[in-house]
Amino acid sequence: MASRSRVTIRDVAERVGVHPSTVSRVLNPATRGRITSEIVAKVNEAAAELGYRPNQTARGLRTNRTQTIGVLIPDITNPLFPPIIRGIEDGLGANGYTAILGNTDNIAARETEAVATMRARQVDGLILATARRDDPIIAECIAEGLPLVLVNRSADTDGVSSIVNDDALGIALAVRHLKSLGHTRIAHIAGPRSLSTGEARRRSFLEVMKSEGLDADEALIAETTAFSEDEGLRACAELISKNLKFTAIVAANDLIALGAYEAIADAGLTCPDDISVTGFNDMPFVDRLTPPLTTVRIPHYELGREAGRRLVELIETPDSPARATMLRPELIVRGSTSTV
Amino acid sequence: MASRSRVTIRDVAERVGVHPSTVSRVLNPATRGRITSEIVAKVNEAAAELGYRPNQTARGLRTNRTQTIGVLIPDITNPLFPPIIRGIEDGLGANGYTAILGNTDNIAARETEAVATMRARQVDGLILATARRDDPIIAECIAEGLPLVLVNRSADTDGVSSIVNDDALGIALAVRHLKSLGHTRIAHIAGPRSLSTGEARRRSFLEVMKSEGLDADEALIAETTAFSEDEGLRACAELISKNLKFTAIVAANDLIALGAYEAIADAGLTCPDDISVTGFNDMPFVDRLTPPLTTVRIPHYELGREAGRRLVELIETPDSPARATMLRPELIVRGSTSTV
DNA sequence: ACATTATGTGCAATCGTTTGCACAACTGCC
DNA sequence: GGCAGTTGTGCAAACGATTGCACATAATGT
Repeated sequence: MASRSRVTIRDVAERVGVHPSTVSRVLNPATRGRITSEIVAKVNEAAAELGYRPNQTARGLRTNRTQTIGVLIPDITNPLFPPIIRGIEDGLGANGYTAILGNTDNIAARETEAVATMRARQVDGLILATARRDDPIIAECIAEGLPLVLVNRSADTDGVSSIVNDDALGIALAVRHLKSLGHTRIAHIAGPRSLSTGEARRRSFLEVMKSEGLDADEALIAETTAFSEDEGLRACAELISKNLKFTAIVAANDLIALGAYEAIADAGLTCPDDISVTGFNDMPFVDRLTPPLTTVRIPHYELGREAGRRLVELIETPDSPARATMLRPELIVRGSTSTV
Repeated sequence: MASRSRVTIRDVAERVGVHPSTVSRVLNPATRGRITSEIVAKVNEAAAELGYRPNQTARGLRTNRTQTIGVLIPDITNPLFPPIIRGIEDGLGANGYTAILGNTDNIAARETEAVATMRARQVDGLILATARRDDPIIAECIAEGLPLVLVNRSADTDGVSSIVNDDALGIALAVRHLKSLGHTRIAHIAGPRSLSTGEARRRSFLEVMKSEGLDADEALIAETTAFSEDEGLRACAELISKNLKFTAIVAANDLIALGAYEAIADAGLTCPDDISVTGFNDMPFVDRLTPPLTTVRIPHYELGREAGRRLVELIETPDSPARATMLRPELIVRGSTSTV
């Protein structure tokens, strides 16, 4: 009914006086060479005149490739993810792919649901920013042969491509920075151990403390159940209440650090005079907090872009091997850390 | 090749011993009633056993409805948009629709490009968060009969559905608040006049100043070319340099307000002691600034959700009339405004 | 009991592209 | 000048679902 997309390959063919298949071949760069250049010119002209636009749906049905990929993220309103998504789009878009997004709020049921609708839409591949260390979706994709790239978080499974930040290095930068300021009793507010980021940062915190000759005391590690401000507040308050005489906190991410800010204020202490705090991620606006947050900057955009590119590679050359890539983070020193 | 989506309607039909069309009818709620309930049960069972999932691509080709809609936004990394997008997804998802996103960076060429790829993908409708007051895309969609909803920004054209915030009310709330604090010389840093939000806020600033009996002086309005921090800084510095003796600034949005913060500090003044500032949008984290920003809160999520719902309505009942909806904003008083 | 209307299912065309195959026409070779 | 090999194009069958139409069979009315 609607006039949209009325002009088909058949219309173009008729106007030029050739067979539709010829038009198809002209329009496909790979087969264009087989057609007389005179006809190529005519077809292109006619297509332009008629305003022909290939119908991706029909193409997808025939080729079983939709040039669409699915992206699963926990929550787009978490400022961490927009730059990743932007990167993904740019990494894909250059290759003619388009992304469809699914927010899962870290709820497993939503994740499987989202994967189901994406597969119904015949996506050519999936990018997961939601991976848990042990995630059934990963096994499913591998079993089904659906190209998959993990971004931001990795998984324990190997044989799957991932683009993540070097968590160990990031934590090392933070700890060494605090050490250089004279801190020796440093606490860590860890993220959920079910996520690679939580676990990796926690583990490398202990390792670096040890290797730097500082007190690698498990009692100085507080656990959280989510990378959230609320959890950061709760865990930090708990740490403070235990009276463990620490002078600095390495928070597993910025939101947790924000929660720590509150807990410190609630306890009548000040940051950084009483307790220095470092974050992780360098979210937008943490440079505007009081005090501005010293944090580990992750190249989010690049993470996303690489993930996009990698997925395209995986789709277009299916035998390409899985690779785990780590991008280097960078310490951004601001006002939330000071000498003891 | 890949095993994904191997099971088709035909497989289900064979297993039950009926014709594919029967299966199709069973699976479609609208036609299910015409089939014997015994067969319905068998088909459902077989579909479940085989793990049948309808191929949206094939369905889309036949029905010319892809259950996909396109969403154009300026930039997903602008914190204003994620809640809107989330709202759109929720508004659509409940109806089985999926969104594909396009970032345009407010560049007209990117917008037309994005619309083109979306139309190639046979989207059922479009949501524009990028609309300029005079936007060729709007005319194009109307001409082509493509359902369209504007969100956040409206346009001068009528006959198009839009879900926007009540800018006039928002500005009125800000101005009256400042008046109640004793301010009489109030400046406005306006957004681009090519955008409905810029123009509407500017116009209503003048109107409210007048109706409240304050100095409605055009000289107290600074223009910007973008809703950005840089432009806010530049425009505010300009205002201050003119020595116009104002004691408060109504910024056209939060980013501009942030720029104003800087300009005020650069001039050796302090907010709110020397100059009170109000923003617009209540972006995440503006409550954490120093001072916390008094601003007009827009129900972004609801804006998006309504836009999604409205678009579905437009798609499913094509004769439904265009409506312009305004949602009420709310003034959030924080520390950036004080008595004169 | 017979004509008529519902009811449930099958048949086959269709949506717009792509692509293996067939086959003319042309080229070059000896 | 006949034969093998290119080259360029057309033909038609897919891809997986939907849907108007036809047609049995069952239900209804008289």
